Amino acid sequence: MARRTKEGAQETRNHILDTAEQAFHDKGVSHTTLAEIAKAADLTRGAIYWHFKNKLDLFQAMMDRVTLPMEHAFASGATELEHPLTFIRNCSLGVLKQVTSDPQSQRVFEICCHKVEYVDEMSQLRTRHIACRTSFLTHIEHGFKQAFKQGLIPATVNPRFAAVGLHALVDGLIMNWVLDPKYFPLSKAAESIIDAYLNSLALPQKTPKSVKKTPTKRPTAKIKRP
Amino acid sequence: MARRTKEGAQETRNHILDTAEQAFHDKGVSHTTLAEIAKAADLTRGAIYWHFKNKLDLFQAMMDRVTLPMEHAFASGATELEHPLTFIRNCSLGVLKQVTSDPQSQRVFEICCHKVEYVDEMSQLRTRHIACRTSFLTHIEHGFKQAFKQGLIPATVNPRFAAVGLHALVDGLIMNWVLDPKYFPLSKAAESIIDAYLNSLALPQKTPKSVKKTPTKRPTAKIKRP
DNA sequence: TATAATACATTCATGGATGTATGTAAATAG
DNA sequence: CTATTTACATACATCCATGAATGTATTATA
Repeated sequence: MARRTKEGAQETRNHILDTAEQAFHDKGVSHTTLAEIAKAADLTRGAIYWHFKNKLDLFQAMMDRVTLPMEHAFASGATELEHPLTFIRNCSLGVLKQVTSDPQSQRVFEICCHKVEYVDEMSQLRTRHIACRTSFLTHIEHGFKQAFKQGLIPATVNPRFAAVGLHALVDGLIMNWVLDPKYFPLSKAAESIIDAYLNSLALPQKTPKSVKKTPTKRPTAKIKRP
Repeated sequence: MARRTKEGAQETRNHILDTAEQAFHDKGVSHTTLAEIAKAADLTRGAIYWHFKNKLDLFQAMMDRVTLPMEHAFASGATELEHPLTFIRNCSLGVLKQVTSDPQSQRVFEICCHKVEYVDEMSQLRTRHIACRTSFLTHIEHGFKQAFKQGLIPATVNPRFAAVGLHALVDGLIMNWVLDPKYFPLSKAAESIIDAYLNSLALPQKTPKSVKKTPTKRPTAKIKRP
């Protein structure tokens, strides 16, 4: 319609991203056309092609809004080595908390899990997914190694497999929860499940020490009946 | 080309399914056209439309070849109540084993995880996925309840959450492994990871009893360094 | 052996979806 | 105040993809 100023253009861009996010969530990435997005945003395809090279570019920009802050926050906390098990716990619960508390993160994760195909151009996404996973794994594995050095876990624990298992657990929880949030109360169960997993690694033969707790409340390490 | 007999038609049908499976795996479901499948199978679209109503029907038939036997095998073993933790262990490892050992299962799981969008017509697949999960969960939860009755796990273990966690773990392992099988040796690590999880539930304060073992070899319950 | 059903192949009509090229009004720069 | 750039809208050409209609050679049936 009318011309816009620089700030208006940024608004338009964000509006396109919001609309695309919703459309991808509703109809899946490959079944959503740029025309549909444009129409839902009260624009034309011309506007989209002005701001984004093509659909892939638009998709990546939509993802960046959620994953870039996460990846950054994650990498910045990786220097925490004093309490490695606490660090690992915080990483895991942090991701789970973001997905359950932030609707936008929930939408984007659901898109990535169940509404996009990792093929052709989108295989870039696969590469990125793997890179992100490797980063997570490296940090967690390093944390477990530190925990061993500090005598927090026994030598029988393979830090690599422990990290792989923890990642699979977190990933699986997220994927299944976004598939159907009514399925189980992830925000309630997250602490119990993660702590149960971590406690299974920590010095099993001796007195079961709880993982170092954060300043926030933290009931017990073992799963409790409601 | 030429006309075929009844048995030949079944061969053709299976050949179409094999070809579709490969094509879906290579290019994703929505990016694969029936023409491509037909060409790869040395047929025409006419043949596909003869055997299948449309693409969704073809896709479901492709899935059925893998999931129906699995669902059936799973349901048939659900009567095992004598050793509930062994039953749970066998269920989990059984699925993992099938995915790692059977290439067709691996392909189909990879398609379901990363190469199809659960939207529109395919949302039937979502419903089915949820139903399958519910079935798994119900059996596992029931197993944990039995385990409690037999004094195998303490009352502090919430059987529902324990089942949810186990399912997430198995699901996460499969999903991450099919995403990149070179990522970690799932067939080697599966026992360690599953046993570690199950041991974290079993009578933690007392002597850590191992889960009942199957007749097959079974090293220790705790994760070991290689 | 005649007929009907089977198992495909071929053709056609239709409707998007994409990318690009071009048009245009407002904003900014000099 | 003019010129250029920005931020879009509009129009066009091309290319599939689908589904259905039709054609045809075999095969089973009676």
